[in-house]
Amino acid sequence: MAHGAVQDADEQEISLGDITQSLGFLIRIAQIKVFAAFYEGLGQFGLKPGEFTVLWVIGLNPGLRQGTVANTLRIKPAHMTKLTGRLVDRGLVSRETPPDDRRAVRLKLTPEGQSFVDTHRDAFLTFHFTEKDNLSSEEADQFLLLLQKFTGLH
Amino acid sequence: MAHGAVQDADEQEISLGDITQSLGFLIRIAQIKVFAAFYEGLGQFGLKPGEFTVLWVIGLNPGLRQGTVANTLRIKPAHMTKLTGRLVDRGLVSRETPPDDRRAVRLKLTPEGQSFVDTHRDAFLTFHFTEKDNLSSEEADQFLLLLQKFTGLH
DNA sequence: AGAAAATAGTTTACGCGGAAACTAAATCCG
DNA sequence: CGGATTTAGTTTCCGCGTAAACTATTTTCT
Repeated sequence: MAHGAVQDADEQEISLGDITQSLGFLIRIAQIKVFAAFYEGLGQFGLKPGEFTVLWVIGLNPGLRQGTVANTLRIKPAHMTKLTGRLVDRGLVSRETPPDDRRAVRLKLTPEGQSFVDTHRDAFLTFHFTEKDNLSSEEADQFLLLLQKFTGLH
Repeated sequence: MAHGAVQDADEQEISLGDITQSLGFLIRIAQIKVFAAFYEGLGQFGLKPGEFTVLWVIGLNPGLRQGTVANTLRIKPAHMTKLTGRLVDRGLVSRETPPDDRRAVRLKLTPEGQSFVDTHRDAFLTFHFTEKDNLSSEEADQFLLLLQKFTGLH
């Protein structure tokens, strides 16, 4: 197929020009694809991607401040409040106001939350390694490396 | 810095564990970064990323069906209706109902739209090549290639 | 031809994520 | 100390993007 063009079922060939060189465009398409894979593989657990990630990080860092989780995962404070609320409502996470700073909120997993993470750890990790389809193992490694470098998360 | 961990200003080291290997997480962070770069570089023109892309594709394929644009750019029909409406309201795009199929909508640029694309073509293309910071030129090429392969758009 | 099914797009209703304004608590500083 | 500033989170309000239902048109099938 010609460079910068895709075929649509009942249409002539469509020229995409330089947008197929656009990181922004490609990343948006990639995200749509990854989200679809997430819901396919992990949707049964009833958590959204961001919720899963937050649960995971709280599990690794019990007692972390809500704002620190938000900063780390690039979640805005307003959204973090709601997201945390959903996890608390599901009984997976508990909030605690530390006495030394009563403005703050510290988060940890409830027993249910811990057991949820323990139970689904494998499914979660397996997902990480099957979501990379289309790419060979070496390409997937390279892709992750470049993403880490691009995002500054290494 | 240790693998799988980031430093937050007023906190202990935070463990991110395997999420730094997660395509979903990394792509979300990358998208936040690219969007920020877009608004920084192209926000002055008053169009959002998706609008810019749609305008661009219509410019390259005048008379394209609305649904074909939507399919190609992975935009849902309901959203496409609104997005097209915004471009029409700005006077950049015109809708036309072809007589041979009166259900369809064909899109093309207005003279204003064409002139907009002509005028900002360079800014748009330049953006494509400066949004890749953090990566060397070779890495950026490789990154694009992998994204194209992953998304199936080559 | 005419009913049934399919197709193109629009409308309506909703959830997610964000900006701005707000509340409460801690810190600064004169 | 006590007012001003900063910080942590929350609340309110809004826009984007989506699913589901709907309208209009075309195609299919008998």
